[in-house]
Amino acid sequence: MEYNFKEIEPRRRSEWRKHDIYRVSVDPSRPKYYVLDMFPYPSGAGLHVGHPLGYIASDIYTRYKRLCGFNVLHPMGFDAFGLPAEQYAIQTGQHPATTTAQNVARYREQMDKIGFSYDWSRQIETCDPAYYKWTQWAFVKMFESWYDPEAGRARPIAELRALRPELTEEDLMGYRLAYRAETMVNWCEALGTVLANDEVVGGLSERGGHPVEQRRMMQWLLRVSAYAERLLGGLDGLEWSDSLKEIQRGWIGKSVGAQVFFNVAGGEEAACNDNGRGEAAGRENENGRGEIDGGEKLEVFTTRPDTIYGVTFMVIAPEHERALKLTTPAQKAEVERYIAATKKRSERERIADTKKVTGVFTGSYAVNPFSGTEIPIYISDYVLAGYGTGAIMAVPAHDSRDWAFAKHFDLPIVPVVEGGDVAEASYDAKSGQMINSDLINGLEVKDAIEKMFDQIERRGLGRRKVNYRLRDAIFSRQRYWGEPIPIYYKDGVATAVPLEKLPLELPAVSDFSPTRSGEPPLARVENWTYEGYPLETSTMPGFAGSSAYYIRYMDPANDTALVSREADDYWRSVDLYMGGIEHATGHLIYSRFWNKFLFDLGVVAEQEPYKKLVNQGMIQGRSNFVYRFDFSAKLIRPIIVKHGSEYLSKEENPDAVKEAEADYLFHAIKDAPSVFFSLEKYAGFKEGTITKRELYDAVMRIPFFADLTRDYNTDIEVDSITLTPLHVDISLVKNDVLDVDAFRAWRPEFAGAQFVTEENGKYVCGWAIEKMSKSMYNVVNPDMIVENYGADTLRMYEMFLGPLEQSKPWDTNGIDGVHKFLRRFWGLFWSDGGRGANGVPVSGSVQGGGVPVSDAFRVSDAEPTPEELKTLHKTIKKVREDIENFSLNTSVAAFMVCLNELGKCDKRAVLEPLTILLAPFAPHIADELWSLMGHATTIFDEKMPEYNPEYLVENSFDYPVSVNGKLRFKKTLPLGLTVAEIEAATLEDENAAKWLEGKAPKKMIVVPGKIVNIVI
RNA sequence: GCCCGGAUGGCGGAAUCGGUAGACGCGUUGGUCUCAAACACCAAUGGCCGCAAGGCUGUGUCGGUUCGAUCCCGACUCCGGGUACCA
Repeated sequence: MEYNFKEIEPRRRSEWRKHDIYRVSVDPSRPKYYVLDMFPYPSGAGLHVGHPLGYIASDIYTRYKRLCGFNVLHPMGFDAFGLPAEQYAIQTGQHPATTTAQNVARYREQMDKIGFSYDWSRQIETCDPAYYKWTQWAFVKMFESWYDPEAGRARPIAELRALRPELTEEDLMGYRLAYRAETMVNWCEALGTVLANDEVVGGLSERGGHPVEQRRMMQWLLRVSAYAERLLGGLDGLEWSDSLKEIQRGWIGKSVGAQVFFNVAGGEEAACNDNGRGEAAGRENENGRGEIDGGEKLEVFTTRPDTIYGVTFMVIAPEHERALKLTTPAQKAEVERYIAATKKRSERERIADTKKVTGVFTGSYAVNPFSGTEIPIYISDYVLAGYGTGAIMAVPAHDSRDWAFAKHFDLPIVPVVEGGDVAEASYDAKSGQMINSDLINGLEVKDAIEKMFDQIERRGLGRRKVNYRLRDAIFSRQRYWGEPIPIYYKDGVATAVPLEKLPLELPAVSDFSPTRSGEPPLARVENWTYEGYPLETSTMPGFAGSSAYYIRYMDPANDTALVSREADDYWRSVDLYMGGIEHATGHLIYSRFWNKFLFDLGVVAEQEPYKKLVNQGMIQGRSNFVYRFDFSAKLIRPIIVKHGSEYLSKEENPDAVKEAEADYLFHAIKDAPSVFFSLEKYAGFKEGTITKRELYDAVMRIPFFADLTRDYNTDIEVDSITLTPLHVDISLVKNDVLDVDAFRAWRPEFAGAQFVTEENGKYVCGWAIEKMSKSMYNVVNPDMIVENYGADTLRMYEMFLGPLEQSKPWDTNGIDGVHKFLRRFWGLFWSDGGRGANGVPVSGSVQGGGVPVSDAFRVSDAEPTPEELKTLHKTIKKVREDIENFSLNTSVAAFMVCLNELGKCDKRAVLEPLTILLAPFAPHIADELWSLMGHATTIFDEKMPEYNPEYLVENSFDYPVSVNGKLRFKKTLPLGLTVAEIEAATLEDENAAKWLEGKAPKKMIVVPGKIVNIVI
């Protein structure tokens, strides 16, 4: 009987459904285990082969844990609010709810086909009002809480009100964990919304790659920074990869230093009295006039107080609130010009030329509190307003950025730590002896830092302070398709919608674009009010719905609480969280924050939501593209660069390119065959060879092209010629060559297009290995694999591809090997070896789960041989260890080895445990065979076999014998010999005599059970 | 720039308390079956020399420690990820 997966798999799945075998409930009599997958955003492209990688691994682990006796919670849901659905809605007018529901249905169907063991009765969708009620509830709770640093936890705002009755509503906003403030935000014009820091990558929006600029706007924020220390400390106890923890530590960015106040001094020439801007005038300070809240002092943050004697100037950020106040009339015009110019520069431009030094002198001076020297105050955008105090004490001798600034403005550079030559470069290292530093001369840097901390505090110049890079999360999005923020404005005062009125449902609209005045779509909704007062019109960001979803799975239908005490006490937190590393600085920070807040409220029992976390790698796709352009201008010359790092010009004139002037080439992708273009005006080059690396370097030197190498999939303009990259569906490309006719049928709008990269009359596609996405037309759909090979093969093949954590391109080479394994395994159970085609008739006899069985099915009750038992138990040991370590590729290999060693074996005592062992990986075939073996209940109610070490005992060992470290021969000896016996036996061997050539060995190393080494 | 990780056959990858490098699979070659092809099965397969026995060489490069190094140490090259004026 053949292995007919097309019949077996649907049958098994319908059995599972019928008996509802994946439903779980609280059961204190059994140990619990919680396995969670990061839930997907249901995109229109459907599931691709990359999605299931993590799902399969976690499913294997879930089934394994279940077979080991755990009550395993393994739920799934959908992160259903989001930008793509809304963008699609703007284009088509289709309501996001409609498309989202369609996509969810499609995802469900695809997931079911792979045979996951989710308890679908717990499915959640973030856009469901019954779900987002609790997202809104948590937000209101945050709004009504403040962080008490003394207690180290969140407390109700009412307590603060009682504690400090003098605080106004406005003051309280400065304490609330969810608060509204005017801040600099990442504004994305193309998307019409603000974005959180983790949604901006290199100055472009993560979604869509649109430019992002800095803007000052009134926004809702979450005071994540209040939890910085706890978020940092909590990492220590987690079973996460070190790299992931490092990323989070870096993102939190703790630095220990001191805040120091510098007096602002007026020189004689600081004629600030003239215009009344007295703050900058030191004279006033001396006279004791006009003291407003330390206004004459400039506060800085430093981690290097030891270098304070080396401070030769100060720099404040252009956005610093006192930038203009510190400016003397003489400098006013210049300063204003500089500030205006900085404002105009986008984040991206600032990143692009960080090397360029810019700045302007304010005209005023500060006084070094230790040396008493007067030092100039500058404004420059290398100082960030958002970090520390927005002002620094500059130590050019020991900070490379200050050094560059000092060089540019010809400011003095005074070394205070022995080490480098400060004329050449700054000496940034934190070691060496202090010099030119009065109090601390001769001390080591470390001691000097400590002493200065003390001195600063003793003299009242400032105090120790810890700073974090982690910023508060901007929580408003000027979009429609998200959770409404449950806030209304009662006479202008932000007030929370009462908890019992939640959910505040998202109203239905028909127009999803921003209003003409740039307001979010909800501003267009009539009666978007609460008790007559206007409601907030922005909605929550994507991370809101995913922050506490794992809690909701524990008790998804609860209408009176986020989670019941009972459910939370039992399920507690996620034992295994599986997902991509791309969430390291977004979701995984916010979710931990959210959870800690709920912990402070007493809603959840655990401080950390995800105990163990495994990052599965990304399965990438290969995307193909051609460039469409107009030849008529004759400005562009296509050049194909071959794998072997030579290049060839494909035009008539092969001398067209010169090695040294490969500058104006565009490197489309890193891996060959790459596509380059050269301008006619750079023709006259001589033919030659150039390495890809050299070409790449050359291209990178030109900023214009450097950008393109990142975003090759945007239009390229070269001397007013526009090249448009067209991504090509994978099915239209064979061996890098585009099937033009098929392409034209597929994209009729480009029927007449000309393409670059023509070779022998064929259009050669460039390609890149990247994330699978609909827009790249490189999505490989798992349905096809399931159709052709079955779900079990897909599952095992994805695991077999390589280490789980590693990213790898999708490649179906090798899938046959895995499929063959399953067929052979199936064959063990049939008298015809599973061939079927050879004509074994199928009779009508029925066994087990009502499956028609061929007479050829047979499992014998004979006693297994010691070899068979050894193979079985070796495999049990290996597979169990591998699953625990998530080394699933090697466990698949172990199954193959097992089968190779067993050869033909039809003994129940071997096949039954082996089938259970395989069940987590290939649930359909395993459960089918289980049923065929006469069991009425599912294999997943069985116990995982345990290995018996007795079967693995060896009594002899094939010793590798090396001479001077080189393996020369092997000698089989019984185990249990003493070292002396092994030595003697080895030396007796004729091979030993040959290598010794009559000499006595100098030394012998014997490691019993491992190796023998003879040293001559 | 800084921080972290990595580099093993034609390919994906095994093996790291320092002890037989290349498990398993793919691919390739040869064979069996077949009228033929496909499937399936059997065998070989790091490179070099050799009819063979066998030898030499081999885990990015150079050096070190060791009886013995893919593994430890030092220097370097390349690749990947994180972060980027964070004071």
